[in-house]
Amino acid sequence: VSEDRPYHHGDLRREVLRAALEVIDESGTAGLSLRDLARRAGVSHAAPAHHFGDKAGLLTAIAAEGFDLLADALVDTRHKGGDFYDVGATYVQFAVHHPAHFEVMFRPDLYHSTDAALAAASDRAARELHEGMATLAAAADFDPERGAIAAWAFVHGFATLWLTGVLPSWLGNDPRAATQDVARTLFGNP
Amino acid sequence: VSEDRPYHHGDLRREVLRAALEVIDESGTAGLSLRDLARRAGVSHAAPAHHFGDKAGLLTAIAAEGFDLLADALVDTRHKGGDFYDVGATYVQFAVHHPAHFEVMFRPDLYHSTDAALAAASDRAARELHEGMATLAAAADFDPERGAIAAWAFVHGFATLWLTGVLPSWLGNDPRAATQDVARTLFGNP
DNA sequence: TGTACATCAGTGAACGCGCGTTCACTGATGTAC
DNA sequence: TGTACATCAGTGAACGCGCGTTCACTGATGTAC
Repeated sequence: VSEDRPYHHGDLRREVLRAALEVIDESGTAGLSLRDLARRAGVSHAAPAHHFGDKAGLLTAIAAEGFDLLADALVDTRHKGGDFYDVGATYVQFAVHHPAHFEVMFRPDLYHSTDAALAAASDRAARELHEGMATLAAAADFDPERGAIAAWAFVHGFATLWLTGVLPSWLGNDPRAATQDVARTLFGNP
Repeated sequence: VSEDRPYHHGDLRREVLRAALEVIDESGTAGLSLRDLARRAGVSHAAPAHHFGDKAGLLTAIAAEGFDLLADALVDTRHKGGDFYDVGATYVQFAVHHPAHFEVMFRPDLYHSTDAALAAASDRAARELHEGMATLAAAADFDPERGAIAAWAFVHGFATLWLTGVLPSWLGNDPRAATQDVARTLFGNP
């Protein structure tokens, strides 16, 4: 407890989010507690609830931020003229670079699914993803709906297995390259 | 607390496992506690630890059982002459029919990964899966290693998304049929 | 058929802990006049 | 330039809770003789 700590933190909301992502990276959502985050931020234990309402509110904010980051990344890839393989690699790269966001995003039981900001972000990400995945279907003359689902399942599974650490080491350390390597082998090279 | 309850439960180990799977199905691994399981089994709160050592020991038993069940199912499918699509459908079906096992199996941070029985079961499942997945690669003239990884990523991702409940409803209720439907669209029909 | 004894399963009290949430409060900030 | 006041951020004490683990114990079972 330093004496010179100011009464107002400055950006406690951001700091709590940052600390929460750090904790989730280290020990998963199970190890997350508001009191611990308060401690890490050097603030009284009741302060975090001030910004997020409750614990689920904090996780809602993380999920919403995650969907926004994913949507941004997908938009960026497509604006750069990326094909399906680039979009898929972006999905996997997002999961690997933001494992805490990724974990929370796909555990809707943990957060307030009805939150408006969350729903908007989630919808945008779903739209971008679907369009990106459908480009594969178009290129390879698949049924677009089934093709998009299949491609999503592949990149989602690849990302999940990568994060779990069960993929063989010959895939290397670069998730983008590994994704494209495996995907091209599987889908051929349309 | 019924008066006629016998001192010895009979098969408390099995009963605790059963209750644990039930709880995980309902509220995930986060909601799991040894005391709650003891309550459900109508037994004193310290009894479960007698059989599993500690909480991680219980989850180790669940993971081991899961890998064994998966390996059995894969063996069965291949003995019946199933092709890659059947094997993939079996993987997804296993995840959907045993969601609690599936969840625990791929969260190695929750259990004692060094346990001998677990390692044996896990190895057997990995071997069976790899062979099943590699049949696709053989049939479609892919690189076998990459093909196996890609096929695994697809079925794992499909299973995960199915369990999360984010797949569109037009896929229907039958995970086997849906898996094969989507997979055939994607891979062509070798 | 009976008895001694080892073994194992389950008990219940106790420990110390960290948690989420509530609530009346105080300190700081900024805006209206 | 100064002052009153509303607003917001953060405090700290308190609540009640459920948890995992330990430990000396007791009840039941089965085996050796």
